[in-house]
Amino acid sequence: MKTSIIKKMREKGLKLTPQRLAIIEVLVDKTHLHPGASLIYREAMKKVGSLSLSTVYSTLNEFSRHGIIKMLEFDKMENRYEGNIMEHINLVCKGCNKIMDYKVPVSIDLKEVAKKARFWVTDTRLEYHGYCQECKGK
Amino acid sequence: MKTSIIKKMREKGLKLTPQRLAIIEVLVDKTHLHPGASLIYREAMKKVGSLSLSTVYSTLNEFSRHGIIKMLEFDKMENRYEGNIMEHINLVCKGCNKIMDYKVPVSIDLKEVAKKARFWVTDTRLEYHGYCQECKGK
DNA sequence: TTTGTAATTAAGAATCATTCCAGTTTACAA
DNA sequence: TTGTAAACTGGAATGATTCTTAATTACAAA
Repeated sequence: MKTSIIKKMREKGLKLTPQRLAIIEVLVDKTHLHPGASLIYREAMKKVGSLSLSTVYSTLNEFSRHGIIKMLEFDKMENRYEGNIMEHINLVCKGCNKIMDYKVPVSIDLKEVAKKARFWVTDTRLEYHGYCQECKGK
Repeated sequence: MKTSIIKKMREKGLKLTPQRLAIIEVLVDKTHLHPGASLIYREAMKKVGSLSLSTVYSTLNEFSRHGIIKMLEFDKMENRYEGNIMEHINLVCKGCNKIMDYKVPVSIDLKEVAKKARFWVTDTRLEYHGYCQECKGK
């Protein structure tokens, strides 16, 4: 997954810096956590001595702009990032903010949407919000 | 729709104030725009002389907490609100921020999700982001 | 109708994730 | 080795939303 991200970067003409390498490694290691910018910053900082939070943000923006990673946007909660670009539903726990992937491919044809609604889909956001096992019992 | 919102308020024991009435009316009149807090504030202000932005926020929070309206949360963009609680997909245009409803009921059984993933769904967020007809041609 | 009180409103200060800015450094192609 | 566009930095700025505290009010019960 790390190699494939780097490969995609090269394809897009993005430069590989120590900072970006560290960010990618955190993104891969902690992918199941769907980490936010601050966690990525903290962890990547341990790997490279020099890193600024602005860099983390601009890098994550750059990557998601190129479709290399996916940005999960929230309002009350820090944005989160994931390397898994396959379409799936994110289960977002309101109790602990944990995010889990739920692999039920939603089969709505994007071309059908484009045709019927005259809308060109670039990006899907499928989330179920609620409570996980642990948080269910308050 | 206005009456049904007020009815739901009464059921939940929420009080009907002039400010809330104005907010509800804007929510109903401009529902197709999926208005944000600032628009709701501006429009409702025209109806009642006295209204503060804090009130708009707390009212919208209260209503959505009780499931009377639905809050659409974004990151880069102001949150938006809708009276339509039927499950549907929101088509969000990246060009002009217009939001349209796409009435394709997604048939994923919430009970199935709860059982398989052990996750209790309270709230669904189904969005397709992209470009509408007008914004397609830049 | 009057009253009590819990709910609501108000205004501004505070928050905080994210973006912007302007200057410096660096990756990498030639 | 060098030139240059891209990337990095840290601090300031942004802006939607929440918080705080005090004043006001809807409405149920007397």
